[in-house]
Amino acid sequence: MSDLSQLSHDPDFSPVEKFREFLLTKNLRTTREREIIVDEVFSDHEHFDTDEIVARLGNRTDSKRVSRSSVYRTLDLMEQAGLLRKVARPNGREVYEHDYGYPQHDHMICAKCGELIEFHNDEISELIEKIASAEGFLRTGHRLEVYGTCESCRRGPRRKISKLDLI
Amino acid sequence: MSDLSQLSHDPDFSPVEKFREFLLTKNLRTTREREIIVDEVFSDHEHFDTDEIVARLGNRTDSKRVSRSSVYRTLDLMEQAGLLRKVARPNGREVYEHDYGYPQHDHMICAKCGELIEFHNDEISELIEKIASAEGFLRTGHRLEVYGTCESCRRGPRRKISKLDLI
DNA sequence: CTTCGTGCAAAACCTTTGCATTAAA
DNA sequence: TTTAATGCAAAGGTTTTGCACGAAG
Repeated sequence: MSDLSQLSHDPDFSPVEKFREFLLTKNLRTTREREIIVDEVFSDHEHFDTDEIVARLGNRTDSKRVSRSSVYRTLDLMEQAGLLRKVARPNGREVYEHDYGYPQHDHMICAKCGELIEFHNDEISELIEKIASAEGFLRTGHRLEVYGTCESCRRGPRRKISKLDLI
Repeated sequence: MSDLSQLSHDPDFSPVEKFREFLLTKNLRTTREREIIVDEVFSDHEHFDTDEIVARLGNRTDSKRVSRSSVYRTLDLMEQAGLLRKVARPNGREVYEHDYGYPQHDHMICAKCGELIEFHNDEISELIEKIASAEGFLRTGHRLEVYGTCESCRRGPRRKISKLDLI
């Protein structure tokens, strides 16, 4: 679900503030649950899926417990707000990453160990921009995944991630 | 835009023949159902998802009826055989396209009308190869999706495709 | 107060799988 | 004859939704 909202990536605002701003413009409410989720998501900079956030917030006994539904609904909103973007779906679950205040980059995905390796390259973006405009296409973003085998797996192959590993 | 649909398949082998060859090397069997599915999939050159093939083959009353399970299982094999590749997942379903005898290309996806626009660019592939090898990554393929608005939607916007439209 | 958001459970969806039957080789 | 593939129904796994209750504005 891609909302193409044009809110700016102003480094002066924290993710929470940026999200509040988004909610305001959409006439949505700033709730305790939404702030808990944004905090949790931005507490570190790893890739994550919905279930991981649910695991961290869904079983708490204090005032920070949030339901599974609210996590799904809020991650959706955060994507619309430009705070997150989906990067892959390696095991049947969407994987998100931070998109706010974070430079455009792409990923190499190792078929052996499943690792996501980030990389950044200006030439790619420029080339894509050039191709798009030549077709009359107004580019707002892109997603590039490079498939193959990472350096360490080429030497000593590890097992591929399977669904069983996720239990 | 370059029209890729005119480019030729490998003149030496039809998709069915190529699939037979694959099945042989894997010690799998060439069945009536598998040939029906390959024929159906290559009867035109559009993008498709599993459900469309099931819709075309699952309700027949003649000898060409094939079950849903077999369609899933065979599309999987066809992907392994190099006949198909997954290109996107715009509405929760994997979308396939022909990969056999068909040059590498990428896609622009219009956020307004949902259209997939194919394009081909050698510089992109070369650049990706260069970046990958610089990281010690052994590249076997890639997937590039460019998001934005297509030319016709920039002039007279159409509705975005939603799940409701698929009923 | 009014309306929106939450939490829960159930439903919706797509995909995979166990098993008895059928058919390649 | 041997073993793989099919078809069916049921299960799996993720995401969405209807509804009553609670909370934000």
